[in-house]
Amino acid sequence: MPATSPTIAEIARAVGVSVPTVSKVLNGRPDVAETTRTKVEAALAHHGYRRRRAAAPPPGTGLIDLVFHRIGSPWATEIIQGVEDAAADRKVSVILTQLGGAYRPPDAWVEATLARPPLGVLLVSSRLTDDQRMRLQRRSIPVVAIDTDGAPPADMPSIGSDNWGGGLSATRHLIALGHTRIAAVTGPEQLLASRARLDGFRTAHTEAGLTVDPDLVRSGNFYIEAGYRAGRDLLSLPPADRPTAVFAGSDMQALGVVRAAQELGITVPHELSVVGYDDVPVAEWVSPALTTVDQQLATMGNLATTLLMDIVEGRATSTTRLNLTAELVVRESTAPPGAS
Amino acid sequence: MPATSPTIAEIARAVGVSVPTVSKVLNGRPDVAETTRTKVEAALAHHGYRRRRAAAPPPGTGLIDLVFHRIGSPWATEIIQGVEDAAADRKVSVILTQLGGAYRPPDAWVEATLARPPLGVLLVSSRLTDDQRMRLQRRSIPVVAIDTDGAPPADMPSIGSDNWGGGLSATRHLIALGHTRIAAVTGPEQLLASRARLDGFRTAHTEAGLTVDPDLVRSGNFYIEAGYRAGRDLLSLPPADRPTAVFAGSDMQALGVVRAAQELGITVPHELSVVGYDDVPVAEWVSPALTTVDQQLATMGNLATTLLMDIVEGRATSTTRLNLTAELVVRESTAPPGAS
DNA sequence: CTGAAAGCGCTTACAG
DNA sequence: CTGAAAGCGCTTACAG
Repeated sequence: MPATSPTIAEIARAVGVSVPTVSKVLNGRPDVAETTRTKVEAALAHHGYRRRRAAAPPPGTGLIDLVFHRIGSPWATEIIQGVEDAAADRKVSVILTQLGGAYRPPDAWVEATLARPPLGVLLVSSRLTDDQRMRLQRRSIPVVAIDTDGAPPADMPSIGSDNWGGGLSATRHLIALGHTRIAAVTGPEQLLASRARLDGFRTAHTEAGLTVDPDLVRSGNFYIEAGYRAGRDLLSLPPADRPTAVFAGSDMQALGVVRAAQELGITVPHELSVVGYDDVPVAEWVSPALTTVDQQLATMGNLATTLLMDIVEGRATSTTRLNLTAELVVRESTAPPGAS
Repeated sequence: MPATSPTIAEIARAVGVSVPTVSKVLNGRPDVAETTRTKVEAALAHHGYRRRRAAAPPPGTGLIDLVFHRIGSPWATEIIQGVEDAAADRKVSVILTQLGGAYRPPDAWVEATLARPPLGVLLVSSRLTDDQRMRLQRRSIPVVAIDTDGAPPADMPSIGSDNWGGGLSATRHLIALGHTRIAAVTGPEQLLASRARLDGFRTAHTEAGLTVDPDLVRSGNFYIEAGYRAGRDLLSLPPADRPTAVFAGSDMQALGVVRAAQELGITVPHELSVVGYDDVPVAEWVSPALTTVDQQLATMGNLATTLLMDIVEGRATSTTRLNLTAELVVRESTAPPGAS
């Protein structure tokens, strides 16, 4: 197979027909003799023909780019679901990209995107440089941020989440149950989302006249292992210092904490209450079912896609920045301290 | 904003420059005066310019289509991960499509695909009609099946899974533990994968001199709720008829069964052993950690992508159809019957 | 059914 | 830096 694919002119020459005839076969026009069509198709397949120039894209074949720093978590899956559903409604296709854990796309991503180009970009928990934004803007490619971290650039349309409120209501719930030694396992410290939730956690303590023991605040990434390690750590403290409840940064972290408790013979929720974050589908079905904070991740994906397509299609969009509320969902993993 | 986007000729006329100048700005060429560039960019943005004809695609900006009947399960997420990783290595982007639960793409999907067109298609657990295959073939768009169901068309390259072997080793494990009343909760009955695993389940019984009670074989979809319903059903049988072990069709089903057991006060694994299928990441972390069958889903996605790109790039591919083995992973959800 | 001719939306040298 | 001219890889009427 040659390095460069042939043009229709070369195919036409090889078969002994004219360029328009090859074009007709390529486009499935009916006015070609069956024998001619067969010969042309054979030559197209044999020479490995590929279009070098796309025709005007028919309506309904648009692309949008959905960019994650990392996929694979139920958290990402929820957002993907929301985006796919909205995209299917709008008849656009979704290119899914992950940045291998980085929170900033490399310039090579911008190159590839401009070469594509998509109708628009959905950027999940990631940042662009000013230069990258400018280059997309020049080519009229709008960007909408899906950002549970809560601080995309001021002039970028975005869908976010009320992290502070989520931290507040989760902690209020634990305090209302009677807990006074409550640990927090947060996401990465550099994320504003982690700080916002921790601030809500602190405020809930303050309003109840409680103080937060700094030794009970741990951080890590959002995956199960980090929750497991923090859980082992916290639950290995001397009994008097040990927390009676943990507010985790994700449902996956919460599962890690539950796992650690189980290994140490500490029962949830009787001897330890655990609150997760995200309300991923599995949270409802594990044992005990997780009390958690529903961030409405699928709705975020859905709204972001709708907002992006509204911008692409030039529809009036009054609200281009909004935060969804985070609602506490009480299940079985929380109870009064020392309950039985 | 007009319904159709302008051509560069119209932009040129609007700004009062020539067509080549607009072309240079669009392509980021340096030989344009800054004031001219600024004016042209403003006009491009203002008129909402979009390319109507793509240039020759630069190397390294290819697309592949990844088609699922339904995403959102950890099962799909594992495959997506494998595909994304391999695609990133090959510098191709992935368009993720779900068919809304259908196992055959509509003709509209073929239209959209031909209009794109991608370098190739990865089809997960889905089928094309002969006509659909032909139309893709005509345009030199290869298709590789990722098919845990095990029976793609004979001439389609595919990556599959040894379902029969998976069913056999899961059931042998339960029998070796001493179980004699073992239930099976399978996936949808029409899937060959379900039948292959059930055949392995039966053969394991036969070789041990046991018979399968048809009343202990249930089917449903692969999601948690189906496992939960089957579990409630099976565990509500009179104690003498009740199974002491369940072989589930997916880890999600297994979680549903565990949940049902827990609600009925039946402890796992002491009073009921449960084997899952897939070995999704969460299986290791739930309590009890699931004994399950590892299908190597991420590896399937990875190999399928590599195979597809080998075909696209005309590399010699000796093996175009292969099945990965399914390995039993023993954890905590299985034990001898009546153990304590 | 076929293909010469005209046209489309660009891009590429290259003269000024 | 700019743009007239030529060219690219197609597609679209339309005459035969």
